[in-house]
Order: sequence, then C-alpha cells, then structure tokens
Amino acid sequence: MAKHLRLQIEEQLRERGLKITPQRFAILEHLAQNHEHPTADEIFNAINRQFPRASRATVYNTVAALAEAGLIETLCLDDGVIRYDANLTAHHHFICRRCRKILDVPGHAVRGKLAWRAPHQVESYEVVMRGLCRKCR
Amino acid sequence: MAKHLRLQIEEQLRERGLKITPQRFAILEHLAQNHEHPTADEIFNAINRQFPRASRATVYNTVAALAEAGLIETLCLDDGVIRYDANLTAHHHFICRRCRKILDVPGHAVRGKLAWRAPHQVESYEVVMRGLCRKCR
DNA sequence: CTGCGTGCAAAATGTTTGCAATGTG
DNA sequence: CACATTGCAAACATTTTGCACGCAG
Repeated sequence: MAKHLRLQIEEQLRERGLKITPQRFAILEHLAQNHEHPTADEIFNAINRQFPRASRATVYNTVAALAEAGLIETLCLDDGVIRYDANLTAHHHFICRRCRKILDVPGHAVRGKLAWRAPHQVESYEVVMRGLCRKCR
Repeated sequence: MAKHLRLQIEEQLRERGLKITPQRFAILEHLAQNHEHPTADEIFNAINRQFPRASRATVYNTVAALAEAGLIETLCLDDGVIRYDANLTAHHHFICRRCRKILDVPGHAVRGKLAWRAPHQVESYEVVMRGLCRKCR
C-alpha cells in the first residue's frame, strides 16, 4: 500500500475526530482502491481476508461513521442495496442495463449547465445515466 | 375515484397482458393519486384499509410485475428502501436534506442540455437534486 | 377450464442494537 | 486511564419463496 495513501487516510480520520483503527484503515483503503461501489457486505468480505475476526456490525458502524464525517458517500441506485464510494471528486454515475455495473463518469464529462426552475434551494445534484456501457454495447 | 382513471388503468393492464385484479387496481390507483413515492410497505398499509386480507407478498409481486411491464418506475434514492412512482412523465427528483421528502421536479424545470463525454451509450438519465425544499428553506 | 395471481407462512437477505471486551489517544 | 470502537449474538426490517386455493379470461 502506498505510504502517502496511508498518511492521507490517517490525516483525514484525525481531522474529523475519528480514532485511527486498523478496521477503518482497511475499509477506507479498500474503497480508495476499488471503484466498484461495493455494498457493506462486499466490504465485509474483502476486509475479512485481512481481519478474519472483523464483524459485519463493525463494517456497518464504520461506513456510517465515515459517511457522516464526509469521508465517503453513500449511493443507492437501482436495487435496494446501499453502496459506498470514496470518490469525493465531482462525478456522476452510469448504470449499464446489461451488466448492471455502476461506472463513474467524471463531472467534466457531463457538459452543459442546468438551470433550476424548481422552487427549492438546490445545493448539489447528481446525474444518473442508464444505457449500455462500452463493453456491453 | 374518477371513472377515466379506472378505465385508463384497465387498459394499461390489458395492453401489457396483465390480469385485472382488484389488488393491482388498488395499487395503481394509490400510486396514481399519491406522489409521495411510497415504499412497498407503505403501499401495503394503504391498500390494507380497503383489502384487509391483502398480503405483503402480493404487494411485492405486484409492484415487481408492474415495474417490469413499465407501468411504474422504481426509485432508490438515499436510504436503502425501494420506492415506487407512477409518474411516467419525464421528471427528476429533489430530496430535502431536512424533511427528507422526495419531490418531483418536472423535466422542463431542468433547463439546459447535457452532452456526454462518457464512453457509454446513454439511453436515459435522471437528475437527483439535494438541498432544502421550499417549506424547509 | 386453465393457469395466473393471491394469501399465508416461512426463509433469505440486509441492517441495527445491546453489551462486554478491547485498543486508541 | 477514559472512552470510543470492536466483536458477537440476537433483534429487527425488508424482500423473496413455496405451495394450496381462488378468480380472471
């Protein structure tokens, strides 16, 4: 694991007043290196190889804490499963209707401006695209 | 209940080769008159007042069938709960970070065009906005 | 009449909670 | 050393499944 990633994760945790534990490390590292938007259970399985004693509850607690601290984002696109994403740069999502993969689309790949006529105060937005991904096309 | 809505629902069901049952009627009617994006359980509770013998399984079966037939859309925005929406006109969603309500935003209220640089074949897209709704602002 | 759709109960899945034990700061 | 965090198990919530019965076409 890259040392700078390690330091960066430590700093992020400290900044938010979260204690640095091996489990949180493992979860953040997994998410940082994996852009597949895993579910809590998938994280649990991945982590479990390193930490056979890790529990599901810890994964759920941890991702909730990390999400509240703003270190990761939650995602719930089509099925009723909550997924987690450590990609905090502005981006959108593309869901392939064939392979069901959820792919990141960088913010700058969506061009044009949106102007709201909605009578609400829009603070952020995300575009969810659906179709066929490059491989399935 | 408006008679034209009744006929419209019957026709939609027939078109898709679905049998016309009182339960399907009740579910579609509920969704058509209710823009709150209810969950399966909320539908179940609403339906149950009319049909005390209706079962949860029927609600789940029915919404799955209706969604597959394209009569309703499924929605899974932030929490891990699947919601259903009979609004088939082009529209987007606004989630209030205070009252947590999910509000429809008509398609024409989102102005501007989006151009994809993504290497995928985009067939449809939806914009999810977040912020404070009019009442909570 | 034929089979899809329903109701029921039980199982599978996904998530939360309570509490004692542990490890971080 | 204090307290947040962990692990475990059990509770809880949500969704799916199997099967017998009933109703729509």
